[in-house]
Amino acid sequence: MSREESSGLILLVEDNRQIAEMVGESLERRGYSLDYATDGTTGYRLASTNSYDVIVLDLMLPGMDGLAVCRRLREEAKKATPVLMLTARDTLNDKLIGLDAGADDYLVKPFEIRELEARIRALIRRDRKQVSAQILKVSDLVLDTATLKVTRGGQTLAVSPIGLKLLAILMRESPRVISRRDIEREVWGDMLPDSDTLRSHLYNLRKVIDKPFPQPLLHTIHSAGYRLADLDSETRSSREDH
Amino acid sequence: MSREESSGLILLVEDNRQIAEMVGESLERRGYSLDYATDGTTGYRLASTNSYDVIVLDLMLPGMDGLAVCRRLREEAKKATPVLMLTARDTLNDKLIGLDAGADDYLVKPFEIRELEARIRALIRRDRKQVSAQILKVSDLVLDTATLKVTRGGQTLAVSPIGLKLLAILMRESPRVISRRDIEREVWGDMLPDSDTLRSHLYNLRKVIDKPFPQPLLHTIHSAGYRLADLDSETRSSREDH
DNA sequence: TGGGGCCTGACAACTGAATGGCAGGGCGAG
DNA sequence: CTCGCCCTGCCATTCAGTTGTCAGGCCCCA
Repeated sequence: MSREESSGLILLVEDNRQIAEMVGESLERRGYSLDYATDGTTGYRLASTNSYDVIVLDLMLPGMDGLAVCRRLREEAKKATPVLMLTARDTLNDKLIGLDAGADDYLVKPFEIRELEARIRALIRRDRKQVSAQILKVSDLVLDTATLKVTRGGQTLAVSPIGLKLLAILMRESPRVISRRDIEREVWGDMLPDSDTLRSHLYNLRKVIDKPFPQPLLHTIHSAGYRLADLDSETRSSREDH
Repeated sequence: MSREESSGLILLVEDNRQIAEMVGESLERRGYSLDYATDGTTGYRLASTNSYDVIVLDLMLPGMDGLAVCRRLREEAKKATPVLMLTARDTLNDKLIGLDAGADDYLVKPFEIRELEARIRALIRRDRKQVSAQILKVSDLVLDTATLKVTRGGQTLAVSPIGLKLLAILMRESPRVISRRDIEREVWGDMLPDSDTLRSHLYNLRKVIDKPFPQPLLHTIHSAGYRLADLDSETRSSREDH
């Protein structure tokens, strides 16, 4: 089981075995690859020698606490890896210190697993934006994030700003299913619009990228979300396996 | 499964010796392994016979230009290897053509080495994500929790949302028996439905995952619950103990 | 060993929610 | 001032979840 083959590599530093297990299982189920450490020293060693997409770091740890790990990681190892700090409710004040130490986000225990997943995704995404300019391709649909140009089958398409944002999200996650909620949170952040304008934008996006073409790429998964993918080539490849 | 090594194998096709040297040295220092070609024909031969993680391809090349190499690689050799195209600023228009030819990203000369490294890393990561499979397996039944795709014996099955949830639970617990109550609690949380709709869903699930196949996987344990398992392989191995 | 009650399989039909489609108003940028 | 984009509300439609019913099977007890 190689961790190289997955979408995200995460380091989880947590001494509470029960929490570690739960979080780890859940994240692995979501397709992330995990490395584990149960004390600060080990955590730091792993964090400084490997390249993780995100480090989930408990505040209270044997050996070296989360703050120290985080601070040394930034100052000595010069690693900019996104750090998500886990803190108990009664040490809530420390959160500011945590951010000072170079943490990128924090979560108060006890927390919802889904919330953790969401934060992790956000961190990964934010991190990737730094390396910004990328060509995203799904089937014959192409988005150049540098020029914001969208083409399909060589033909340039006019996509509105929000449409562009939606498209980028969908393409980055392709061929995964993304829930409407996740999309909304990524587009509008905290101040989501009251009524679901998302549908409207998806409708308009479809009109541009799918309607003029025989093969639709943007698919609705009822009560689950949306996904951008070329159904044809997918089924074709799975039949080739056989 | 040859993707286990953490270091990447890169093919660099570049006729300008100075650039090739600089890029090559830098990448090798970063831990990548490099193969070199200085003309399109050689580049194509190497690319089509070996398995690289990324191909860095100059647009202007003696023999066969970058576009042609890329296109033939996709169409004739059927290789999906990520291609990063290098182009001079004055041939910038060609980038669209390059993307059409099947390139995955491009970089305008002159470029920063660090930028090139970042793109390469991004491409490798993206490529692995495609192959990524967060997979639950029970016998020949497979569930990909990212794409929500279910297959059995290579054949794709259409499972309803709740059916999917049930299946995930059962597969995760397999081959243990789960009580009806536990399943209900996990699916509906606190507000369980008054009458047992669970039966209905199990029925429908069975119809999809078992009915079309000779070997049923979803078994009822009377007055105990349900379990998902391949009876055949189980009894076989337990008899071997005997 | 026989019977009654409980559990389960198998539908069909109903109901409510999620989604698609669309047009018009508002608002900010040029 | 004008254009373009975003937001909103409305209706039509599709789809999944729930419920009720009935027949058959399993289990336990007499």
